Amino acid sequence: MFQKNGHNHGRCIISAMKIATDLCAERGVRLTALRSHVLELIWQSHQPVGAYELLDILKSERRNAQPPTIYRALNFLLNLGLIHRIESLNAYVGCDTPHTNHNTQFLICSGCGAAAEISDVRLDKAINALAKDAKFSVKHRSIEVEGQCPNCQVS
Amino acid sequence: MFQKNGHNHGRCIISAMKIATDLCAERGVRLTALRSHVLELIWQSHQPVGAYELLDILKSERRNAQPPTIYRALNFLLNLGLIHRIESLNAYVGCDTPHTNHNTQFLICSGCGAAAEISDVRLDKAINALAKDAKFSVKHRSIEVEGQCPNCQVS
DNA sequence: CTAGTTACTGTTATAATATATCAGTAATTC
DNA sequence: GAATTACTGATATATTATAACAGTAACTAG
Ligand SMILES: [Zn+2]
Ligand SMILES: [Zn+2]
Ligand SMILES: [Zn+2]
Ligand SMILES: [Zn+2]
Repeated sequence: MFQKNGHNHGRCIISAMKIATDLCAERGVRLTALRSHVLELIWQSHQPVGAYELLDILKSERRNAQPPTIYRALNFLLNLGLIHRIESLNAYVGCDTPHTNHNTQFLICSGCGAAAEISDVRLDKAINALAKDAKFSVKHRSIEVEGQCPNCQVS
Repeated sequence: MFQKNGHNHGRCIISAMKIATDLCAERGVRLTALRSHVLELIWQSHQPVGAYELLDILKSERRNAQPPTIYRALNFLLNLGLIHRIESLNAYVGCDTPHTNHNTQFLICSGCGAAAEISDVRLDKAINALAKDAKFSVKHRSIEVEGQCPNCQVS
């Protein structure tokens, strides 16, 4: 869901980083300083962020950052489910439930740019049903709905 | 739906071109030789095709083709609904019902590359329902499901 | 039918997104 | 502590898409 106005985003970030640390420990993979930092950058907002935007920020900190630097970190985070890729935007957004097995759906606001991750069972079932009808075996779903979030709608 | 084995694709193309001609006449827009040809190229298969793939074919015919040549034609066709863009592939595929108002969903086979356009009402309703719950006003949907089509499944 | 206008195409340049490859460094294993 | 594996640095290049301006074709009005 989209965040309310009083939303304490500092908490969001701290919580996400904790979840990431724990998940990596559990999986026995290394959340290096670089990877951790990239994840933090992504979590600066609830708006999907592009790889080169991230790269620009990285470059202002460590001048040797190059595209592979950022794409490696992104791929690591994607594989763990710590972030998701929004195909229609070529952008990346944090996931706050990376430990659970979930099919994701995104509502993306063209007003403020925010993306809300949903996991709606009805939608999920509808996809399973239509796939079954088509005798299609599903591997991956990319469900991205663009429009206006409650905050951005002119009433 | 995915095409059956005996599928007569020549007919597909002819029918699609006829529909396109009619639609353009109806809308009072010009289906120029270039645009028509690009559409025909896209209809060569039921597999989404990339802009630069199309450009390469165009180049072999008229050696002055450049990226804008193809992207202009693609945008024209997209605006009329004669083709759809598959966001997760950066590729384009023909639509055989451009005259109807339809929300599209794609099943994309990672085996053969074919894309089947679906217009499932249950799925559509599920999206409307979850959008309503989120007080989100929908403008555009990108529903792309990747997996294996019936022909490509190892049984 | 011709001048004026609009729409389409040609052409060059560049932006935005992503990957390949090889070399060096840090961490883990035994 | 040497061997191995994983991570990062660095350079080059691939892929997808748009900007900008000039020339040509088609349509419109008188
Ligand atoms: Zn937050
Ligand atoms: Zn918004
Ligand atoms: Zn066909
Ligand atoms: Zn297939």
